[in-house]
Amino acid sequence: MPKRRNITADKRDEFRRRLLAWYAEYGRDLPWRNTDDPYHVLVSEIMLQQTQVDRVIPKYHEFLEKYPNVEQLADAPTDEVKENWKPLGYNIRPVRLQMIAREVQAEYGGTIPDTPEELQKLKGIGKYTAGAVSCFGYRKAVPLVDTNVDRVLQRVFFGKHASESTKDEKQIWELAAELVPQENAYDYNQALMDFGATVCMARKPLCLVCPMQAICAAYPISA
DNA sequence: GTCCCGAGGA
DNA sequence: TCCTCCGGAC
Repeated sequence: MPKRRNITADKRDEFRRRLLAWYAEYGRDLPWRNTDDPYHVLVSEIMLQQTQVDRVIPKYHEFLEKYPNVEQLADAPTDEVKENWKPLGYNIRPVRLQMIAREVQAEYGGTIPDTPEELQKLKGIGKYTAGAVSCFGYRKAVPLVDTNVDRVLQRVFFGKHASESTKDEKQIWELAAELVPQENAYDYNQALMDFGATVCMARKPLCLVCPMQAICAAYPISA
């Protein structure tokens, strides 16, 4: 028997409402990337895999200046692409990113796929990145779960702490799917990650000023 | 589960 | 020093 989660529609609505209200007032809403171009989103999301935003931003602009579109990235020498990736780390990522560009050229006529299912067929794009490109690059109302979203949902809905988080991945994705609004999924997903990064942090969450206090199953973690 | 990989903070 | 960071492949 699956464990009953007992999460009411009311709580989901309240969560969305509070999150978007918080985002409207405090969200960073960084216009640092051009989300009208899925290629730009793809590059940034690959860079963001296990790498902090602040460290990605300068490299992202530099990289796009050298490789402004899928075709030019696909045609570039791989060694040069790897060199231009430094010092971001996880250096298999530039190789895979270029392989993706080449496959998009060869198999998709130069257009990056817009659904998570198609995107995940490309090596280097997992469940999170597929959702991110689909949502942020094509404005699709799809769920996405990264380390921030995972932590926030675990805490608010399951009352767990970060250290016990990595399990129940399937449950979290299901919950994330239930929560995504059809209307402004872009803002919602952006808000959710930003909230996890700036309020509901892994180590010392700002429970004292958190807008989720009244509905969070883990409150208070810290005071 | 393990490895990849580097900067910054506690 | 250890932990974390808008993960993914094996």
